[in-house]
Amino acid sequence: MADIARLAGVSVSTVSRALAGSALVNAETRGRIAELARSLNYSINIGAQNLRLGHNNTVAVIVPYDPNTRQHLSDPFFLSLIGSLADALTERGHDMLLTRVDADRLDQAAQVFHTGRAMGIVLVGQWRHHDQLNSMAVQGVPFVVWGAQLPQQLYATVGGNNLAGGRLATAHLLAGGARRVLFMGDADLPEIGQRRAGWLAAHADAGLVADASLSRSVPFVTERIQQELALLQQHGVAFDALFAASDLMAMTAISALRQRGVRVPEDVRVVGYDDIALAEHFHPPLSTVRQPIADAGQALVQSLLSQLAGERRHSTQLATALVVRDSSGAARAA
Amino acid sequence: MADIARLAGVSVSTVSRALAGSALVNAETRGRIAELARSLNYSINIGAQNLRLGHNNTVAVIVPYDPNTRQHLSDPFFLSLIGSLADALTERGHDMLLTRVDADRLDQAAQVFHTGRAMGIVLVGQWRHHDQLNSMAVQGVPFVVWGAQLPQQLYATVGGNNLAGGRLATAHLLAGGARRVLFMGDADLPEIGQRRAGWLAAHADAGLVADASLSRSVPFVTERIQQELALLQQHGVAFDALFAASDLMAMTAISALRQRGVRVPEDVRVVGYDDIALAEHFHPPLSTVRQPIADAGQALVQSLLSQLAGERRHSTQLATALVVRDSSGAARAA
DNA sequence: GTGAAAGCGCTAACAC
DNA sequence: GTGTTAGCGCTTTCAC
Repeated sequence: MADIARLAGVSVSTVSRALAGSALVNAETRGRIAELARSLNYSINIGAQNLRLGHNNTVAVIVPYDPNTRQHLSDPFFLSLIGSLADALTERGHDMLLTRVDADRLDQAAQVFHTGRAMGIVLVGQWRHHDQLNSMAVQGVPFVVWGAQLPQQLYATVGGNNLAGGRLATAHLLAGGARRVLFMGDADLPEIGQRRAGWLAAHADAGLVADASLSRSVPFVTERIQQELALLQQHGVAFDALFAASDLMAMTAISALRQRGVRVPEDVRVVGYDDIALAEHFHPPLSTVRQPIADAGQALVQSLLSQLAGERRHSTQLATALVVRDSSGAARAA
Repeated sequence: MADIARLAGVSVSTVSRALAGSALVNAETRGRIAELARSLNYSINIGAQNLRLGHNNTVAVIVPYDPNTRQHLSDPFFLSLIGSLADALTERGHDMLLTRVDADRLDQAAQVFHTGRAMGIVLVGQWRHHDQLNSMAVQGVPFVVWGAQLPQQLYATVGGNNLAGGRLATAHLLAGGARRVLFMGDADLPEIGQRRAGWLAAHADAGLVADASLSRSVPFVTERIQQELALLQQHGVAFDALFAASDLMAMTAISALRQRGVRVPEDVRVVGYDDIALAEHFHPPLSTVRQPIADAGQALVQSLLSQLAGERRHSTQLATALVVRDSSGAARAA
């Protein structure tokens, strides 16, 4: 900026004002300065500007990783959510900083705020550390989490209505005639736990009692899913339907079932969760509970910004809808 | 930092040194300062630090969007690549800034560098603007692009060997007995163009001539793919195999074919490209050309860092491998 | 071993 | 309309 000032024969303040488009500076001078800046390929140094202005328009999106499996970022649902956040943030002119953090040390996410790198945080998934999140909220860190609403929650969440989603999926399977609906998913995670609660509730709604041995806690790992299915068969646990906690899990399970000669939906009806893009093109096309991903990014950003604007923290549940395709046995006219 | 200095009864310089772990400062003082910082939940302001130090360890990952389709970030391959980059950057202690840019104005990507927000750039896909990229390189912007190697290229690329990949896929289909292999993909994009060149080359290798009317330029949009297939059938263009430029396209096409009563692989053998996670669990399991995604993130970061370390720009081609599954008609023993 | 002072690149009173 | 000056939060000579 000093260079430009020298070349333009004015002071740096004038350059600063000109580049900011201030009406105070002579239009002619402004034009000359703009021209000069362009030819020098100069842009204002945002770091210095932020320092001076005392703010920042970067939002950190933090994706926890499971320290046990050390899995890479690969679930299509979360990846899509990141895409959706990128779009929503870009739209509003915010920068997005993508960071990973150990899922057992969610509170480390606060660093990115304390160091002034980001004005606020979107945390993808609350994992098992409700307490750490609450203490971040007490510290005054501005953040929203994608996840479930929990009792005693001091922070804002945005998420689908998992209870309703689980209920919808299970009710659909029961209505189709299934009587032994397997639930598969890591119920320690709050979102999945609520889907499981929906599974229970749907049974109760129908005047049935869910067989607890049909609820299987399985992490999102291909091998574990195949293993689990093998185990069930080996122990002679029969089931005529499967409600999987994610589409990825449903697809992996269907593929594993097929390898064991089990037909979907003839032998086992399947419903997944998320409605990822490929669900529709899977074979059989996957019945699933849709999570509104595009809205999710918008809602998360909206929630964070309103919090930053001083409004009270406010959690949102997005509507979920059952999408019936062939995997749950709905015979469709050709 | 000034607060801490006051509370600790020392000067800011001492606090700065203590927090940096300098051996110059008394161990006892250092401990006291560290303790104080922790209790105040204080962390160094990275923006100010960067300003003073004159550097920055943020890498911008820029994903162009097609201004025509205005599609959101959703292709599983690119999403995975972003995940892979996030992992590779986190591993090396770099921050990742995720940004989007109009694919017709790739040169705008340079802004993030000129404004000092990022030390370097990873551009995902080179699209149609080789020229803009070259001029960025001339300007001295440090960046790598995920894409194809092109003649007269002044910048670094990392990408799969698309020619070899296309050749492999097509040769496999021809070897299986196919004689009319449809190529589907937007050949204007350099990577896809090279896959198409591989399609041609494989025909030549086999002493055949590819029918030019079997090369269809189709963008990555579900409706367009279905449309194209409808059009082909309407015009009575027959084909006994399909080489799709991406798995997403292959899956969408298979689903569309199935709706028209065409069986895969019995009537049409299909090979995709990318080997996304779901390819294996698709039905029929998708034969495809594997792009080494995890390596891709590493290689991109590696290339950028070596460039920043002053080494000469260096492009890399990652090996691609054919993965034969059922969609190309390989009968597999049970 | 510690402090005082200058300066990274910018903006915003406050003069004129 | 434009320049002078101070200061955002930090690091680092240079003194002592």
